[in-house]
Amino acid sequence: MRVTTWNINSVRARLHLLGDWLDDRRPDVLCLQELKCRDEDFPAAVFEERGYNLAVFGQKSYNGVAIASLHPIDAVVRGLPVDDGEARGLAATTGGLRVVNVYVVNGREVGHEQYHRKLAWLGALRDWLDADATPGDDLVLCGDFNIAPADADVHDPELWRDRVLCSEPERARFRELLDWGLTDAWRHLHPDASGRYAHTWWDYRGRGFQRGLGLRIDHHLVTAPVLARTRGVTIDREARKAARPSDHAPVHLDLDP
Amino acid sequence: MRVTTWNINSVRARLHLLGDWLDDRRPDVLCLQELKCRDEDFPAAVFEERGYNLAVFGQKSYNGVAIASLHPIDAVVRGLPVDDGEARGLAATTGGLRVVNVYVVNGREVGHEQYHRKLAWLGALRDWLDADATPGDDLVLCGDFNIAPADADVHDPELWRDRVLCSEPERARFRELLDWGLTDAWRHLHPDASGRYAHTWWDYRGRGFQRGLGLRIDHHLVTAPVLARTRGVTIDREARKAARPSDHAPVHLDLDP
DNA sequence: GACTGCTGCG
DNA sequence: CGCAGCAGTC
Repeated sequence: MRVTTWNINSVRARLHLLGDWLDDRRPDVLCLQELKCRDEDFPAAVFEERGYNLAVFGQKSYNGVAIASLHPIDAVVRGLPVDDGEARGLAATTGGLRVVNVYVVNGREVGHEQYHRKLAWLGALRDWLDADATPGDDLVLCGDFNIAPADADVHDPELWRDRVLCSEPERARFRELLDWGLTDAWRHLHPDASGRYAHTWWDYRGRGFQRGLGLRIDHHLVTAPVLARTRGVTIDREARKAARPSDHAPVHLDLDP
Repeated sequence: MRVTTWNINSVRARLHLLGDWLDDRRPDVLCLQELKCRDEDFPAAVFEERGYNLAVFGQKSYNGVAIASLHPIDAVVRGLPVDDGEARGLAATTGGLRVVNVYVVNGREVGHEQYHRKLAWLGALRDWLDADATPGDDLVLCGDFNIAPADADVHDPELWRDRVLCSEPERARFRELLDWGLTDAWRHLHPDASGRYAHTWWDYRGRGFQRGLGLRIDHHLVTAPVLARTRGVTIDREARKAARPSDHAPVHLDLDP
């Protein structure tokens, strides 16, 4: 059972590689962020031809999240944790899991109005978990959190110190999610890892990927029952090496059975 | 000896097919129109790697003409027939031929200011020939004339009657070029041809190529000494079938020896 | 640097 | 429909 998260940075601009990628990685459940298209413009065929069911929560130009699953999809919730006109949160039950897919507000820069909105959004997400789930559920909260949880997740912690994606208030909000009853699956399995193989996002500018200038900001946060089934978490760097890639790598969570 | 004309509709947007196309068609002389780039942005490497010499007369965004030749290039003239800031005319001597490459003003619609400019431009081209060449020269005037010379060059003459590209004043200017001492090489060899295999341009809109809704507006006008050497003229429809093609097909003039 | 939408052009 | 360029986002 594979649950993959991928900030695809425009699902339509990635069609040249999506079909082959699906055929090769074959996730049971795929959580996409930054669709950058409305529901009616989502390229459903590439998924449906491969047997995927879909829950799409799109938006013109920005944001947009989707869950594709080889299993039936039920109990879809759109617009979590707040319904503010931005398509950033989508939950669904599929393959025996409660899957919560988020594209967290970027925040722009520390102190910016968007930064405060980011902190509030993360607080609302914690509240939503309190209201709509329990830590005993088979639940995976995954997506692009736009937070590198610790210095080990950053190529140059001094350079990034107190900057957006790395600031202490953001990290505190992230820890509050964990405190609810979740574990950062990749970090759990790789407690001492750092460096380029520990990153999931690299800026397009300045050939950041080739130079290893990345951050780990895409995560699977799992409840204890899911952690007990976790066999591995893999950062799919090959997808970042493709022609015209997303700036994010997919991350695969593999569970048994 | 092959002299090819091709309105490439952005030379940079056609790089995905240009290299293979050059390797396969191997024109001695290639006249390009609608480069849509400045001289410094022209992708010279794809030509130079294949042994071509270049004369480039570019312009930002619109227009732009170039001559690429496997033979040495001499006596380059840029900005013919008028130097009005638009890069539409380029002449060079190469492979024993005087090659005049033009991208004639489109004209927008009959009666428009641009239409009158088109007629004046064609008159100036005739004057330029008078001043700078003689009908006894080994001369090829080729390019995108934005004129279908006769009804046989139009998929639906009644639909196009008196519209820009087909209007009588434009056709009269075209005949004045022939009267100087030139022959429409393709028409000379195919006096009765019409229909989709006689067209060189198809509108992107409405899938015009697939539906055979085209016009013959790209021509080789040759002097008598060149006509005597003309073995064939071929409309390269295969290039129009490629992925992300130009809206124009290349046209090959093959001379002996 | 690579997306989006937008306008101008043919 | 598919180029160009531009402004806005990350």
